[in-house]
Amino acid sequence: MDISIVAKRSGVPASTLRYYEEKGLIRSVGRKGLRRLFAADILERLALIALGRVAGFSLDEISSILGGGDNPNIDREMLITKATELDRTIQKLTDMRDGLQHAAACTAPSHLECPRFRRLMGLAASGAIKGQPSNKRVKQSL
Amino acid sequence: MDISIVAKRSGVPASTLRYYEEKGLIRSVGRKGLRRLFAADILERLALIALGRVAGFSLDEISSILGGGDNPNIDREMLITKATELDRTIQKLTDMRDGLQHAAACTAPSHLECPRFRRLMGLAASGAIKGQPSNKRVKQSL
DNA sequence: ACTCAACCTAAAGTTAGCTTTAAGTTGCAT
DNA sequence: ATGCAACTTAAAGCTAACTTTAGGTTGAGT
Repeated sequence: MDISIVAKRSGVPASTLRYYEEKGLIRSVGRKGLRRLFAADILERLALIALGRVAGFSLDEISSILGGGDNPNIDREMLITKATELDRTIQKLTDMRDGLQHAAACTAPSHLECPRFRRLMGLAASGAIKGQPSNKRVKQSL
Repeated sequence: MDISIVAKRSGVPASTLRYYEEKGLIRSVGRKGLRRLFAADILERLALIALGRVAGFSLDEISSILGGGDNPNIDREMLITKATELDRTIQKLTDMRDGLQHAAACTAPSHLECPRFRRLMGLAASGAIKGQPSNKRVKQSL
């Protein structure tokens, strides 16, 4: 497949595909003149990459997870770790959402006088609800 | 208060305080020689800013929300909007978390053979679970 | 054969939110 | 009066994940 076909089918721009290849996330199987040719399974690979991105992995993490070969063989423990991490994020965002909803409905003359809003401020300021600090090294598999 | 005092009490680095002032997010009330002096209410302002950041607002958004004056007067409708946005993000992350948990427990020989995992891949690839900005955050560098 | 849209590469630019650096100034303790 | 830690500014640097640009090449349709 030509790069434009891959771009069209995957929704990933050609420039990004070239960038991913340069980073080692994907590979092309040959050239037709200068032009890259991709195998059909590139689409699956791109879907995996998209999944990883949505789950909160960096491209470098995804790269080490998927490895260079054809058989991804994803570490299950890492999935658990990521799920747990996501869970923490969800809790925080939920707190935040509830706090915002309350603040919107609150009858206090100013938000600064609403105890709940103030509590939220305090939490944010103290870093207690600061998002996922995931910088965990993902194990190099394969 | 001296900038170092504000930094210590708020947890916000002096460099960031200067940056915030430059952006118009906060103001100092005067100078002692070259050195900035901050009023006591700066701490409350910083807490509000922290709250906004955690809620997923950009600094520019926070700036226009809080305004230049002393009385924040936060728009309640905007809080609702943001809460709704957060809610969508939460839904997506929840789907993601459940999918990851399943994939971790799944007995299929390869993840690529697990229908649920594949569904997740498809969703991610189609952009159906691409998050709004609040999901996005990077702190800690180096 | 000729045209040209689509491809190619390398490098620079983008965005956000800061941090770091370099060079200079100064309040305060001794 | 002196030393120096802590402040000051402007500008450059950093990270991630791309995108854009500039200049060059080419496969394929007419």
